[in-house]
Amino acid sequence: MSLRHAALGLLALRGEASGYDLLGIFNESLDHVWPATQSQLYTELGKLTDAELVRVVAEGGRGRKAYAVTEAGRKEFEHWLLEEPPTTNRRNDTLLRVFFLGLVPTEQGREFLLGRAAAAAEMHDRLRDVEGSLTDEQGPLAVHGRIALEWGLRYSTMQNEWARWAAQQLDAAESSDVPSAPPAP
Amino acid sequence: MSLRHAALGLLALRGEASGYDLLGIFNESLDHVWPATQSQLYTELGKLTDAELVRVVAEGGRGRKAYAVTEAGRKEFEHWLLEEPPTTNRRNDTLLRVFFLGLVPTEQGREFLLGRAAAAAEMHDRLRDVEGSLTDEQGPLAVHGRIALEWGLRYSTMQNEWARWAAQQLDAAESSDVPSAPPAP
DNA sequence: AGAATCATGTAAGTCGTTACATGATTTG
DNA sequence: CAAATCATGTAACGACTTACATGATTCT
Repeated sequence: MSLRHAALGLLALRGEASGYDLLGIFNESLDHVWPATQSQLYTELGKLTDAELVRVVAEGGRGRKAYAVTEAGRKEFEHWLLEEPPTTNRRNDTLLRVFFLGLVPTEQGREFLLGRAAAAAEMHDRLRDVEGSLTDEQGPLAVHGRIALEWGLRYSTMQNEWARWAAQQLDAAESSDVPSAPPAP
Repeated sequence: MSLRHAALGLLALRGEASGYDLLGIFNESLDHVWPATQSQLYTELGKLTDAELVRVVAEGGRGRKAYAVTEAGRKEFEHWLLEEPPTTNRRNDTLLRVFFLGLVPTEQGREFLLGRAAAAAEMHDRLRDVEGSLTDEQGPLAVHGRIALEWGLRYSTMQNEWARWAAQQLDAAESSDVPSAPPAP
């Protein structure tokens, strides 16, 4: 139920904004952290209005509606932010595949893991570029954006190192299973 | 759509199994990687049967049905395992909160981050315990289980270090923002 | 005038969760 | 015989995605 809280948070940051405005922020700043589709966002703003956590504060041309958080909305947001423990994401597509890697020849398992290492390295490079274009930014969002970015950098480094280590483990397990050529003395 | 592939993979490992059997494996071995509910699993087995990726190979007492993968199922599974790139999990509840941490006093932001560091440390300890009970295991599943476990260990270490680093960043940003007490000469 | 952008909404479908419902067999 | 375990299925609901549908305003 976090799209709801992301929307509340963005409205709290901005003071007021339309669904269209929020969608822009989601696509531009929150895409790596909590993506949202247009459909989902408009639906959620309707629900938030019904629940009186946000309120329409202005209507403009082209049917535009500007929303702002209510007192109840602010309270709900802060409760979520500080009181509710973040749920750890349990599903991991890569680890699920690792679990089944014994079903294919070692060489293919190695390729899979080295492919993951390469993908992590690529992700790291992309984030380094973002970092470069961020250094001259100022303000409080720069601090928190930088912290999130650092997470990505550390995560991709970890994933890269882990995947290369894991490929070695596969090789080690194979050579102990099938000692076709004994180690030189 | 990975529950489908997890089920195919488990059937490929086991040769044959009932929904009940698979559910046991999900709860016991796959819970940290790809949890599944009873409801979901039985529904999926029905769909897999319709799609002719699995087949009922035996019926036993208490309405038990034993499934096995078909040729098409095996093909679909291997395609998923080696050809389809794993989807990176984009939603991150913790990072979403970090994005909004400027909306509360620095002290509360610090507490949040140090709480995350503590949670990561606790996760690390739990995984170390699992590791201890795993060292005497043998076989190919031990290798791949160990690789997945290592991911968890590295992940929780990374998360812990990152959260403590981030808390320091908050402090640093605050002292440069509001220099109420200048540093001693 | 036509294209781009601003702006909102709904419908159909998948995946996942919680809860409901039922019954057979084994074990203490 | 009562409780635990084995075993399957369905219903309702929430979150998310893709696609459909529409129209106003601004820019070139």
